[in-house]
Amino acid sequence: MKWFAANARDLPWRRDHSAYRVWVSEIMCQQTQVATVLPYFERFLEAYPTIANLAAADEAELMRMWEGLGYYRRARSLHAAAQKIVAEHDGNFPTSFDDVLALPGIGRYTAGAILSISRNEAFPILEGNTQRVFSRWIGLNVPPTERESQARLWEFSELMLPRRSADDRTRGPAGFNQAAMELGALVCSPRNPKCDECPVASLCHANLFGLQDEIPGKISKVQYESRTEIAAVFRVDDKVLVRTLPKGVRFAGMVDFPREGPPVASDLAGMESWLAVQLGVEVQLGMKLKTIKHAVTRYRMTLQVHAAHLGVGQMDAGEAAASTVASSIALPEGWQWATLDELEAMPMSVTGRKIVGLLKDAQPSLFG
DNA sequence: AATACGGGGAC
DNA sequence: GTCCCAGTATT
Repeated sequence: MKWFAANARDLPWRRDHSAYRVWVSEIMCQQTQVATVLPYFERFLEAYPTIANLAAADEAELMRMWEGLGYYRRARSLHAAAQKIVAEHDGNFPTSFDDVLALPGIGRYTAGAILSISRNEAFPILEGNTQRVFSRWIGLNVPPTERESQARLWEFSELMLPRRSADDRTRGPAGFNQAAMELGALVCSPRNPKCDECPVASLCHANLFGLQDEIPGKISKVQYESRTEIAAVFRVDDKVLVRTLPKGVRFAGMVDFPREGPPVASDLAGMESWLAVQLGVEVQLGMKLKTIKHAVTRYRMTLQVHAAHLGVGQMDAGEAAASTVASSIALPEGWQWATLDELEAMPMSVTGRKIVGLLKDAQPSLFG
């Protein structure tokens, strides 16, 4: 049985499997397809070639690097973990399982993955791919997310793990764990698995009994939620009004246009009231610039992007008047006027970035 | 045990 | 539209 034959892709963290590189790759790959990660990984390692570089990274620059990958807590945890490694491990990635597990953003899967892939040590793994591969292999007819299934799958993952000398990476734990995941990604796919190409087809319960479509059972039970939000674009001279989100909230440390949904802004009037409170002046929402549809995690968002104007009647009062009002406002903590060029260097949500793109092409006359 | 995570790809 | 992705932290 040649597991390692499934280990076919040329991935950058295989060419050089230092613990740091494998760690970064594993964090990026959490809930993210490998192909999506590749360009981010190369850029990231170029910007932060060592753990010390990462620990010393500017937080905003780090978030900008992560922009578009989603699950942004991963980036904050990565940063915090790098600082912890510098403080507690002299800048060297820890080698004991417990020390690795104690790092923020690292759970049982990631700790095992890093130590097995980087050091070829015999730690089992279990993630999306191997849950499916092993479930089919052993004919587990209980959904893999159940507590009992998890226990059996971890047990099987450990049972199958080859114990080889540490210099035999291809046939050792490093090769096996990566091959098992790759088998799930390329062959043992959720739908229409390619059993005729599978190296373990002759041993696989699901294949032998034709249960590929029943195993694993449906995992998804997400309730999608439609949500409409309003974004306000104040554009005065060559600048727009944005805010940096504070710690502890969604998009913490990232920059966004003023944006709210229900219950704060259930309609344009609600948004105007909220903005007026924030800025201490009357606000009028004007022309709708764009409707952005954005599906993310369990949300199906419709974002109404409106031009916005400071002060009553300023829509028709001309640019000089708007500029005067803008400069008289005491902005709340975290809010600022920024040019579109300046925004290029700041971390934004995907929808925020789309609004920037919109404004680059927009006619300034839309903003009076 | 259930939920949040505010991104994206494949079908 | 739906499901899933080299999961973890929080409640």
